[in-house]
Amino acid sequence: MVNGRSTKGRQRIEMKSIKGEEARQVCFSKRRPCLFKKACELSTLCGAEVAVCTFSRGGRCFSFGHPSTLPIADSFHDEHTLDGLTIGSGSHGSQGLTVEAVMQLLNANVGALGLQELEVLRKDLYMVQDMVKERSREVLEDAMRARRPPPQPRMHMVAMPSQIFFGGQSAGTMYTTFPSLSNGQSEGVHVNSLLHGSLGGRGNYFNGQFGG
Amino acid sequence: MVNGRSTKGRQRIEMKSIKGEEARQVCFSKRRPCLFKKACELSTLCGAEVAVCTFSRGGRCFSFGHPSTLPIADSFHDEHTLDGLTIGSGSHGSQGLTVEAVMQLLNANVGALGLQELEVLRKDLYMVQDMVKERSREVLEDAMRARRPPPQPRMHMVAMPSQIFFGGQSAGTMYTTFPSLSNGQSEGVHVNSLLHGSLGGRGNYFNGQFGG
DNA sequence: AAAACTATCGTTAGAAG
DNA sequence: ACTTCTAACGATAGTTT
Repeated sequence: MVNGRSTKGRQRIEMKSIKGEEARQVCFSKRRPCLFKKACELSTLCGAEVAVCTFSRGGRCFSFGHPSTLPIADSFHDEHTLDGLTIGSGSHGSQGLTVEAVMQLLNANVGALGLQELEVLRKDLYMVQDMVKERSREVLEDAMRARRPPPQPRMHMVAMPSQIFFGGQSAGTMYTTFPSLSNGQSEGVHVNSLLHGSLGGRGNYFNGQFGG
Repeated sequence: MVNGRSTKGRQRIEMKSIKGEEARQVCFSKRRPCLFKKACELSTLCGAEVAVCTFSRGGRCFSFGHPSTLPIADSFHDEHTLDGLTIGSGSHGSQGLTVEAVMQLLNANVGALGLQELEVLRKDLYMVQDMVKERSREVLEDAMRARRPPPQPRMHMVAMPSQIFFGGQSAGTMYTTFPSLSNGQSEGVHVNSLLHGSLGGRGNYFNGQFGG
């Protein structure tokens, strides 16, 4: 009880690192969900893809993503590095990858997985199924419509990657550079909306760039 | 002027996709900076690493990150895929087949499939799923027989990637899988705090971005 | 920090320039 | 959709349970 009032209510705080370890942790616990909520609202209201990744000081990872964090993070990566971009270099199906081959690969590896991995894989498969289903529907609709609406909004903007790290340490806030904006922010064009699932991007382990 | 008041002030809005293209865009323009600000505050106040990536409907990419977006996105990726992790017969760092690779193959090919192929794939996926389920059961039984506690609670958990795109379109909200929480959120342990920049797939531009 | 509680601060829908 | 204004809404620091 503070002179008649039950609490002082919200007070203004300085925007700098909170000193007390405990207080800092409490603040993180309170603010993180709100950040995620904001992100969620943004994606819901505006139909945007939004991904938020946080690592607490203790190293715990929390993330939010709509429609899914990982692809957005990947897109972002591709956007800023374009490391595996091999468009036009005859990678069109030349790998001879058939569905059967993929299934065999999956098949061959399932035996080596642990319980948790299996469960995660199972969930993923559910998702893949949903997407395949959805894609089926799309293809069907397209076929019936017999017409193709042009979904390409803006022109492609090729940007050079400019990743300058200092072993991860940076002097103050470091900001990514695409068409770089003022502070910690950058702006660009979604690669995936242009590539349309051609096997680009990172993770081309069969092109030998990481698998070495 | 609205009966004595100059404006109606802020009104409550429904949390669903804004219909008008223009209004939606305006909302995005207003809310995105606020989201970034919140993210900035969280990192400043709590010393957390925070990355936010957004792709507007038009495919434009906006991001915020402290200390830097890309390494955080990479860490997140590693966290959720561990793409250096070779499953299957212990081929050490060779052309190792990773789960991610498999998923990406699936990914890359789904977009190119026709309707019939999609349907076949879907059925195949059902089969694989059953297989995975069955295998799950086996592993669990084995574990129980051996009186080992099967689940690792807070420890590192290997998660599968789940990036399935159809030209950037996705069906519904998709969530990442780690110690997966209810909605669009996940939680885990920072790989880098455990691995200290050991093998890490991508992103080791300068031999480990955080611990250095 | 777990929940609940407010007084207050910061955000933002809507209108107007 | 740019910038500014305003009132109302939502987030949250600080406290109590």
